[in-house]
Formats: sequence, structure tokens, C-alpha cells
Amino acid sequence: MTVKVRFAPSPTGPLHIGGARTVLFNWLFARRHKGIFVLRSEDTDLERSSEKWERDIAASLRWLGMNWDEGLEVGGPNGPYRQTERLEIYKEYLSKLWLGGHVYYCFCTPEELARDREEAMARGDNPVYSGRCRGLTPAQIEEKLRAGLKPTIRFMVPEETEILIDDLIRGQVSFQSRDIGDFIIFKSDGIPTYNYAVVIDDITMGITHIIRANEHLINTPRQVLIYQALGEPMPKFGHVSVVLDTSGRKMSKRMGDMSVGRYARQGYLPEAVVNFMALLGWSPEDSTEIMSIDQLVEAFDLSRISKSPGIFDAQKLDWMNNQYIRASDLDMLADLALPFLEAEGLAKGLTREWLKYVLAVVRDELQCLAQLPDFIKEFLACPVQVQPEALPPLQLETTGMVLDEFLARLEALPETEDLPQQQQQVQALLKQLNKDLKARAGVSGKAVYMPIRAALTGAVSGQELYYLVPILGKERAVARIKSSRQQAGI
RNA sequence: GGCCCCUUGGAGAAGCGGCUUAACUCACCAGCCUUUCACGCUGGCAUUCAGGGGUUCGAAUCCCCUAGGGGUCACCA
Repeated sequence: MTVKVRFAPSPTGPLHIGGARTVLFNWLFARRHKGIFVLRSEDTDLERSSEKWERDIAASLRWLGMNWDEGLEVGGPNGPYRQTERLEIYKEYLSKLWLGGHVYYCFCTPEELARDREEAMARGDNPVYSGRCRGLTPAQIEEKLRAGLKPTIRFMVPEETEILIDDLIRGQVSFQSRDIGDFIIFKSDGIPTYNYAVVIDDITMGITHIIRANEHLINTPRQVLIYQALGEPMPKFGHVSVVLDTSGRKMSKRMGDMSVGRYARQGYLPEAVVNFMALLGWSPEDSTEIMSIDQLVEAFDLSRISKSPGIFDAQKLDWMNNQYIRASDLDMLADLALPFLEAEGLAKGLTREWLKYVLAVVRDELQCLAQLPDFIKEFLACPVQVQPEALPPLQLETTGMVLDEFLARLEALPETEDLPQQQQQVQALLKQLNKDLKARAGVSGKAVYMPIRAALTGAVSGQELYYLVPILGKERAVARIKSSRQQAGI
């Protein structure tokens, strides 16, 4: 049997990391088993759903590289893929339920129901529907209908049965039907309710495995009851735990924007985000952490998904993204980086060779591409402000001589556009300078390198000097040193 | 309040009754390397698995209780 899974978001907001991880598990499972992955839309919440979010979610999925075989935008044999367009199908199955005597009209008002609920809670009971409308006679129903009352349709939950769910991730979970209570499957406006619509969608689309967030575990017995009433084969369920933030709370506004789009905008690489999400509650058999999408597909196994909640460790994501940035092709990285520079008006006048060179030098320090403009601004600045901690190395007794000597040799360097070549020249220059000054005046390595660094950058730490000079260019390097000397009064 | 799920170091996370004096990763600390900071390398970092009982020759791993966290009980999904 071909595996078929789906992701069925309600388009009421952007795709967030937690949701994306659920999709990823579905997607990996489908790819691993050469199955089909479906994307559909649960838009029955007319108030909050919008096509804008539908497109946004689809765009996020595409950015992550999780393509779908059937569903929204791509079509397929089991469409339409929007619940609001499937009303006929829901009604068709409803008539089967009527025939089997599994459903009934309910005329209770929201106010009545709220009162029942409060009373039950006050008694410490499980607030389930009382079943008040269960026993309405055909005549009573007829009368209310004629009076223009708009009923909901409720599913009749069998009494005193145990519902066993053999969950792929959590193992056996059991529920008592008495804790459930008859639930609404059609709202009074004729729109089906989530618990009913999903089941019909999953049945008609031939979904074999339902992998979804743990918050749906509690819905599962209701859905199982519908499958049973309809006499349809049961899919397998797997309930993935939620994602929490580092303080153990559910990810929320407290943590700010957790959408996938936000990570895209900050210059995280999709491969890194995917890799990171895969490890949020799942782990391969060996302890590999950096895994390509192909490797993930190859290694993915539902049985290795953890039952405990995954915790979103932003620091670890940064580390992982950095790993991917380090390993990226420089040309690709330059392409990805350019928009971030353009956004800050830094792109004009930059050659691609220079950008690539800069990237090669700073990529180790980059957690995400959005951090690049700050480096660029730093490199472009002239003069630089000398930081207080950079003053001591500038005020060494030998500093004046060191800088004079460095400047003289730097200016004597042959002109070249070849950055790597210039890097070699500077490296050789520094070595020689160090050697000469040690022989001549006993100056230590530190007393050579630190003053030059301080004068060149105004700071005491940064990139290797021989990388830095080609980035700055000879002219800017000379100007920066002169200005720093003035600032330090030497 | 009822029901369901979860609980391993500063953080993530393996572990599925003996191979565990708890893997791996991040962070942190120390040493080495580079005649500079960083990078890199090497080493250190839970005698203990929320707490308490039990089962067993043997438990982080199985059972029970307590505590904490989360989910859910909608004419939301």
C-alpha cells in the first residue's frame, strides 16, 4: 500500500516553526516511503481564514524545499483541496450517518450550552453535552424546524465504550466514551466542524498515516468514532509533541515572531532550518547532527520521534546555520547575501570578487546573513573610532616606530586587484616586519600585531590582519592608521 | 475541576532491564597551536536520570504515589 500523508493547516496566520516541524515529519515520512504528500486547507473558520495566509504558508513550504504531490496550487485527483469547496462531499457522507442513526438535530442555544458547561465544571464533572436533544420526537423536530430554528447536527457517541488508539508515537492510549459526549459535526450555518471535515477529507483522499501535533490526540477518539460509524478503514495515527521555548513554555508571542518567513528574512538557510527542525524531537540512530535533506529522508523513522516536547534552542539554530554558511558555495552565498546588502543601500559600488572575498573571511562568524551588513559597514568605515581598550597597544613605547615601518612597507607594496595575491603579500610583509623589528629593537610579536590591529580597526580583536588589509584596500588602510594615530595622540 | 500527554547536566539530546562509573551537540572553563585577538585542536564539565515507594540478582529504563509542565473539554482548527 502506498503511504499517503497530508498537512492541513488552517490559513489563519503564517507557518510557524512548530507547524513546519510537523510538516517536515510528514514530508520526510512520505519521501522515505516513496509515498504521496498532500497539502490542503482547513478554511472552515470563515472569520479568520484568508487566501493570503494560504499563499504565505505555501510559500514557506516551498522555501523550505518541502514540495507536495497533490493539493493546493498543484491540484490532483481528490480535489478540491479547500474545505469550503467540499461541502457537497461532507453532505454526502452525512446522509450515510443519518441512515445509520448516528446523528441528530440539536436545538440547544450557545447560552444553554455555556450554562451546562459551567454547572458541570462547578460540580467538578467533565463538561460533556447533556444529550438533551437526543430524545426529541420527529414531531418536536418538525415543529422547531418550522419555527425557523437553525439546528446543529450532533454525532451520537455510543455509551460506555472504550476507545483504544494505537498511536505510532505514543503507543496505546485509551479513552472512555462517557468522557466525550455527543459533539457537533455541522454548525447551524451548515458548515461542518473540524472533527468531522478532517475525517471525511482523510477518507476521500485515502490518507494512510495521520501525523499531527499532540494537541489533536484528544480529538482522535471522536474521529475514530466517525470512521467506525461510516465503516471506513482506520488510518494510523501518530501524535507529535509540541515545541516549547527554552523556558519550557509553549512557543508564543512571548518569544516574538516564530514564523518560518521570519527566519527566511533574517538570512537563515532553508537547509539549516530543515536540519534543525528535524532534530527537534527526532534523532537519527547515530549521533550525526549535520544532515542534508537527502540524508534526513534516508534516516527518518517515526519510531525515533521523542514523546517529550521538543525545545526550541535558538542558540543551537544559530550554530547550525553557521555550519551551513561555512559549508556553502561562495557564489551561492554571494547571491543570497546581496539582497541583505541592497536593503541597507550597501550594494552599489561593490564588486562581486570583493563580496566573495569578504564572505570567505567572515563566514565563520556569521550566524545569519542579516548580520553581514554590519561587517560590511565596518569595513567601509573611514576613519574609525578608536575604542578605549585599543588605546594601550597604541601607546606602547615602540608603537610609533612599528606603525611608521608598517606604513612605509604597505605603501611600497605593488598595486594589485587580486585580493588573494594581496593577502599573501601582506602576510609576508607582516612576517618580515615582525622578524626585522625583533632583531633590531627586540619588539615582541604582540607589540607588532596589536598596535597595527588597533590602529587599523580601532579595536583589539577581529579578522586576521592579512585578510583585513585586502578588504580595506591600501588607501583606506593608510587613512585609518593615520586617523587612529591622531586620536591616540601619537 | 475531569480526561490525555510529558519530566535525563547551564541548554538541546541519546538511552527501550545488565555492553552506562549516562553517548553526542551547544554554551562555559582550562591547556596547546598561530611570534596578535579570534579560528582550530586537546581536555574538563550529571557517581546520576523531578521526588518518594515498589518489582527484580540487576532500573534512567517496568509498576504505583506525589510534585511540576503542557494539551484538551467550542456552532476554532
